[in-house]
Parts: sequence; C-alpha cells; structure tokens
Amino acid sequence: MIDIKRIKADKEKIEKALSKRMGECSLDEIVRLDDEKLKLQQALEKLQQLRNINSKKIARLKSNNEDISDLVLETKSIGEKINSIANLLSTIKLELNDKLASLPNIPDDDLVSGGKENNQVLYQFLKKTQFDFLPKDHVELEKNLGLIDYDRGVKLAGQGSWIYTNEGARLEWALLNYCINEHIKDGWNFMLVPHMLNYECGYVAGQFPKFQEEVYWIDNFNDKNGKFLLPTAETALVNLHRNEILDESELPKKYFSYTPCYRREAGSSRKEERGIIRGHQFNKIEMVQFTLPEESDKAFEEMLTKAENLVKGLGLHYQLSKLAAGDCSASMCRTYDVEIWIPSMGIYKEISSVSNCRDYQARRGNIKYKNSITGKSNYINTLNGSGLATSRLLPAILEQFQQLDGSVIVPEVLRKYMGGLEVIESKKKKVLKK
RNA sequence: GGAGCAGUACUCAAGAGGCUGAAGAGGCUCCCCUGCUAAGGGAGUAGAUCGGGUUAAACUGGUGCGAGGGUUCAAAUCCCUCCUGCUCCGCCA
Repeated sequence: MIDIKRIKADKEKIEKALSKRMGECSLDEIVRLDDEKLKLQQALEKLQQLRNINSKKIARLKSNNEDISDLVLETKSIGEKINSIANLLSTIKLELNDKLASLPNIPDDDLVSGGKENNQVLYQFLKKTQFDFLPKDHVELEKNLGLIDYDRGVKLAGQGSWIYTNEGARLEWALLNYCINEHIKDGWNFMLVPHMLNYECGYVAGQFPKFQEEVYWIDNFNDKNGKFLLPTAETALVNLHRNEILDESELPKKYFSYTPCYRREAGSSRKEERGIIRGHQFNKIEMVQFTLPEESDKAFEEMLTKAENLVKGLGLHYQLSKLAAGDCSASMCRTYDVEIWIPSMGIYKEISSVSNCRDYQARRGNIKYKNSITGKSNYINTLNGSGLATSRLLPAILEQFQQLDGSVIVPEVLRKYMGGLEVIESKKKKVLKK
C-alpha cells in the first residue's frame, strides 16, 4: 500500500515511477476519492460533535426533570444525517482502499523500466561447466540414479507432482539442512509456521487480491474464514507482527522458515520447466527481515550476500540479476535474483529472489515500531529473500556436477548431511565411500 | 464438532443505559526520605488512530472496552453475527 499522503504530495512523480512497471498510470481518481473522503469525514465529525453535546444536555435536563422532547427530536434528526453520511463515507473508503491496495509498490529510482527482457546481469560466479562428454539433463539423471519418481508422483497427485526417493530425498534434505544451519550460524530465528493461512496473510503480503486465484484454497476464498496453502513462507513470516507495534530496540528482526510452497501454476508447463523445475509443491527456505526504514538498504545487501554465499558454498555457477521494474513482484521496490545455470537448457533459473518491500507490506499489515526518542510510531520496513529454493538447486547440482559415467559428485558441504556420501551412482554399482 | 463461561489499557481488575473523558491495584517514569540492598512518602501514566491547527508544538474534534453490525437522543453496559481463550463432552495422529 502506497501512502496516500505521498501520492497527493508527489502525484506526477509517482505516476511516472509506477509507469515503469505497469505502463500508463493515472492517480487522479485516487486523489479525487481521498478529497471526497476528507470532506465527508469532516462533515460527519461536526455532526457527531453536535450529537455528543446534545446527548449530554439531555442527560442533564432529564436529571432535573425538565422537558427534553424537542431536543430529543432534534438530536434524532442529527442521527439520521450522521447515518446517511457515514454510509456514503464507508462506500468511498472501501472504493479508495480497493484502488490503493491494487496499486503496486513504487519501484526504486535506479530501476530500469519494462519487463524481464530488461533485467541486467550484475555478476557471475564461476564459469559455465565444460563437459568433454554429452551431458544428460536433470530428468534423465534423476531417473537413472533413482532420485525422483515422476510417474508415481503423477499417480498420487497428478501433473506437476513428484516424489523424492532415497538418495534424492536425502540430497534434498541435505540441502535444506545446509541452508538451515547456515542461517542459524548467522543468528537468524528459525520458525516452522502453519501452511494453511487466512486471507489476511495474503492481503498483507500483497499477493491478494490480485493473485488469490493462484493459490490453493482449502475452503472457498469467498468464505471469510477460508484458508489457503501458502505459496511461499514469506506469506506467513511477513504476518508475524501484523497489528503490532515493535520496540525500536527489538529491530532488526530476522526470521527464516522452511516450508513447501504450494502453487497452482496453471498453464505454465513449458519445455524448459520440465520435471522438478516447476511444480505444484516445491521446497524453499525463506528469509524475512523487519527493519527500521533507514536500515532496509543495508539489510537488503545482507540478505543478498547470504543467498549468494549459500550458492557459492555449493560451488555452483550462477549469475546475479537486477530485475527491471516490471519483473519485480507487485509489493517490491527492488528485486535481485540469484539464477542458477542449468546446462541442459542453456539458461539460468531463479533460485533466490531478494527484495526490499520498504513499508508497502507494513502499511497493509499495520506493522509499526516506536521511535525511542520521539515516542512516535512509524511503519517498519520488510524484506524477503529465498535462501534457497532447494527444489531447483537439486537439478542444478545434478547437471553441473555430473560425470562421464552418469554419476554425480555431491558438493562437499552436503556430505555431512548424507552420511559422508561423496558420489551418487546408479543403484547397480553404488559404493559408499568414506 | 457439541455445551457452558469469558474477552476492558503494559498486567490484574471494577463496571449492569447518561456524574466513565473507564474506579482500584500492580508495573513503569520522575521527585522526596532513608541512604549504595530492602522498605516508606508524593506526583505522573490511554496508548493507538483519523481529522482541524501549527514551520514544529501548544490547542482542538472524531473513533476507541475482542471484531463487525443493530437498538437508543445516548452503549463497555441491551440485541445479533463472528473471532479467540478456558472448562467439560465427542473425535483423534
């Protein structure tokens, strides 16, 4: 949610900034609605004041046994006016709120406009893997090595579902453990959150109302108390302090969580998203940080570094991309993606998306902090970043670290989570090295 | 899932249609006394939010007693719906 005062103070500038991500954009209607809202509110409050005064007067007269009938009649008609204005006001407020809530966040000044095609690669770690043999793609490797059972996944849950089997499950689990332990080492707070959330969570995160059809609803979302399966742990973590006023001394607050992410992904199966690259349920560890406004840029760098270090630790080739305004999700002011090299496809796939949301979600969720000097409260800043999407890391590891004989070298940092396993080999000649 | 009870500020709590602009206690802040602990005395303490006002304050109006509606000139108080907690019953890894 963008601050309406900011919109009114700086309309053209904000319109221009928003047009970087959504094309032509006019805020005239929003400004008009807010003006009208203020006018009605002032009229309403005047009448309310009058009614309060009269009511007191009635109480006094009545205790003296004086006649109150005229005053009651007059006050009653004030009450009727109040009702009609209040109704009008609440309609306008709803309309204004709908319009404001559907605006995306203001992209940072340094972002280029346009969509994905304008993303800039900032950095590459290591080089593309060179093979002196014909490398296999991850689906083939997963099948040969018995790591993923696609057929039975489909049998159990339909298209877009799979089963991690044996060493595949262990590798995935090792990746999760690796990430979790690194975050704990960095002093972040580990949270295991509910996977079924209420509507408010999606709204605060900025995913609703726009994307409310892209999550799985346990109940109908028209039902006020309906719940949905979270599409990312961000949706839960960002809501941790909803409607709270935190003490400045508690900040920053750093949380991470592991959850599967449940997404409909309707109609999005393409060739380069075969297999485990995109599905209806994938594993991800998500970081969320709550900071003072003046510290969110620093926090952004911290989270980006953390995400990158996790990939570096695995020894994988990746690139860092700065997203163009139109490619950032609606709630975010800026987003950098960590993208992993998938040799068989010849492309880089996102495994972490680190974003600064500034006060957009905090406004939606009424998340504030109290300034220790002025005693005043102000909106907090929120940031989020994957650390990391393990379900995409696994295919990258298989493809980048595959050997001529079809085996795959296990990254060193993962071995301790896999009983010392160094190489994943085909079942028939599997050897456990020490 | 069913039944009963409850939800008031940082915490506990009084409150049963107008003198509540929410008593009282604890806590917290400040001051005094004693003196580095403990104890005692005094003062302050609705935070939040939306307006008006101001360079900023001061000042000022509205909202507010779990949430949302309703009744009434007037609601913490009466009525309805919902949410949450506790107790009991049912079900159950």
